Amino acid sequence: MAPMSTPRQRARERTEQEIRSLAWQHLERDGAAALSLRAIARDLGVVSSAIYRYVPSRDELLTVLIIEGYDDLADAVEAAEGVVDRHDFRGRWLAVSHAVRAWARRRSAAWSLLYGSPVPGYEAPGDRTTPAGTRVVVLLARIMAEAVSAGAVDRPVGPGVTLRELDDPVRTSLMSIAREVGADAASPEAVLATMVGWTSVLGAVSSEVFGQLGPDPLGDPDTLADLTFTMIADVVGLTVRA
Amino acid sequence: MAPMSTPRQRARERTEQEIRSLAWQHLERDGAAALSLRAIARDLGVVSSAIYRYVPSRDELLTVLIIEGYDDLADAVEAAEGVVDRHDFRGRWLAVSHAVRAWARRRSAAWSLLYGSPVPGYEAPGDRTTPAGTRVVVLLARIMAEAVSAGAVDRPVGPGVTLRELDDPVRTSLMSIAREVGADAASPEAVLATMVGWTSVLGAVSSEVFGQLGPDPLGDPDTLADLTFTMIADVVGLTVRA
DNA sequence: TGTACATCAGTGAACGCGCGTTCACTGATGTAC
DNA sequence: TGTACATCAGTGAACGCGCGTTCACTGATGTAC
Repeated sequence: MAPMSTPRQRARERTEQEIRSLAWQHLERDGAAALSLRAIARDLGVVSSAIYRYVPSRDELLTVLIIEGYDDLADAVEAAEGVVDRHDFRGRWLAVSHAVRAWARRRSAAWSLLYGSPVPGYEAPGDRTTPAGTRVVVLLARIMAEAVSAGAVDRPVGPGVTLRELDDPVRTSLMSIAREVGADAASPEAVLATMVGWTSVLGAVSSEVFGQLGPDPLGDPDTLADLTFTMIADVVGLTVRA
Repeated sequence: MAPMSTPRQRARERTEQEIRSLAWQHLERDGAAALSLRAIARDLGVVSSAIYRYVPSRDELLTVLIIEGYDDLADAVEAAEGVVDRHDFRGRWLAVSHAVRAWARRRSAAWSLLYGSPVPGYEAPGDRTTPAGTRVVVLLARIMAEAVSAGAVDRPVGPGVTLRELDDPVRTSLMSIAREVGADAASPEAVLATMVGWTSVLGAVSSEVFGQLGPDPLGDPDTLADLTFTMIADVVGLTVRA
């Protein structure tokens, strides 16, 4: 079956792609708040109003970029995680951590857009961004669920087991989250550990990408990242001897 | 001793303060990238050029606001931490965590400015912002150092003790950081734990303030925060029975 | 295969708005003798 | 205590720039008969 595409349609697709690529370049240089349709039209070599053939508004372009960003991150993460031995749950968690960091360093503007301050005056339409935006944390939850099934989670709540018993309503919320993301096998503690582990990874990566700890506290950024991710994997219960 | 202040000087100080307060209001509404001297002048009831009597440039105003923000955060944190029993190291760490979160929720625009995406086109002058910007993490490092001295740190590197021995160069970096911040008594592991714990707190707070986990995963935001901070305190080694 | 019509990409002008910063100036406040 | 001068707050106009979005339009491409 020929794809039934006219030259005009193919040209349109190429232009749409070029618009997204130019938009990412502008984001890289000037940040999301300064993303400008006029500037993109200029780079496209077209008069400013012509951009409205392709993009209904600036906010819509931002939404498209956010979804594309989440998907690109999740694709990279899934690729890295996919090659790890399925029974090496700790290895899979660590692969996700490192892949997130590598992507954030490579595409720091995209990282800012997804995980930095909200863009002022722009409200993401949750129903459209959430599916892509939760892919990574859902993957983590599934790893935890599989690890729980395999008996490979070594106390998901910290060394001192100081966490008091979780209340029933909290356990219920946690398990309904687990069901929603297809991680039914996880314990409530494992779901909680996933969320805490994930926000910890976010914090570590953002600190590095946004430069919050000053330049290179340990001389080599990879060393700190590696140690950090190791500690986070420990705290979620994916210890070495599990 | 009279403070030797003329009416003119007093008026100037009041105006400077009003400018900062108006600037924070604008930040709250429109974000840092949109901070505009003209808009502030308008609100001040003064012609746009008059603002240059008080503020040499937009970038300089941003710098002043950032320093003020860091100091306000650190003041709030120190106040909350200061009333906790000096020997309750875990309680002091948790007090810091909760105070950071409370401040971030109260002043979300300030939080974005300090810990969100960098403001495009603005480079913070590190020599001026660092002293204020490191006050909280330095406090955490000192708590850890005191806890180490008191023998109250219960394995600062995770439940499985899976962290391989730290290399000598890394140990050296960590101890030189400890010396710089007046936390000489800390072990290298404790300094590392402080950094990881701090970035984890940052991640948890930013996730909540920036809305990354969706609205209220556990029904009540305080519950998730409390559980998260508990787990982080565990991972840094400040367990309950220590 | 040829023609009539509909679709679509791109133009160019315009609306109404915003910004940071400079400059020469007026008039009030503060200081030194 | 009074006067001359210096300092400073605030004005108003201007420079040169940017933005999102709408609108009536031309001319090329695609489609149906």
